[in-house]
Amino acid sequence: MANPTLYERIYAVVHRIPRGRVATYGQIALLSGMPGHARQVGYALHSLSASSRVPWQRVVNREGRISRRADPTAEERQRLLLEAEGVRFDASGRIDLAVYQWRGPRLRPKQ
DNA sequence: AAACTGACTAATA
DNA sequence: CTATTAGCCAGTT
Repeated sequence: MANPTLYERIYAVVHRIPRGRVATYGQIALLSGMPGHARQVGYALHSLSASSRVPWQRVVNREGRISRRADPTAEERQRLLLEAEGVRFDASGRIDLAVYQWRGPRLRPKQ
């Protein structure tokens, strides 16, 4: 990575998501001081090593769904990790963000 | 240098 | 509900 500090800011925010809660990519971007750069959050998480202790599984997209990626098995792994933390998915594989989204400092007011 | 890619999101149609 | 478009910008070719 050409800019480690950028990723470290993202990782630091992700690390603050409590167990059993989730956050969105856009939310992480905002809290990392780079509003509107949700894609970069996904990119940063993608570059994590398997041995990393960053709770990457707690980041989902705005719909409360697990985002698609190259390796489809990772999607299932993420869901299992979240369910093990107590996060429930509905029949369509969606998380109720009104219940499980992490209310971090200065989250933009919903609705 | 230039084109391409992507673990995103919001706005339309 | 699905599909398309545009905005986004660090990495990779």
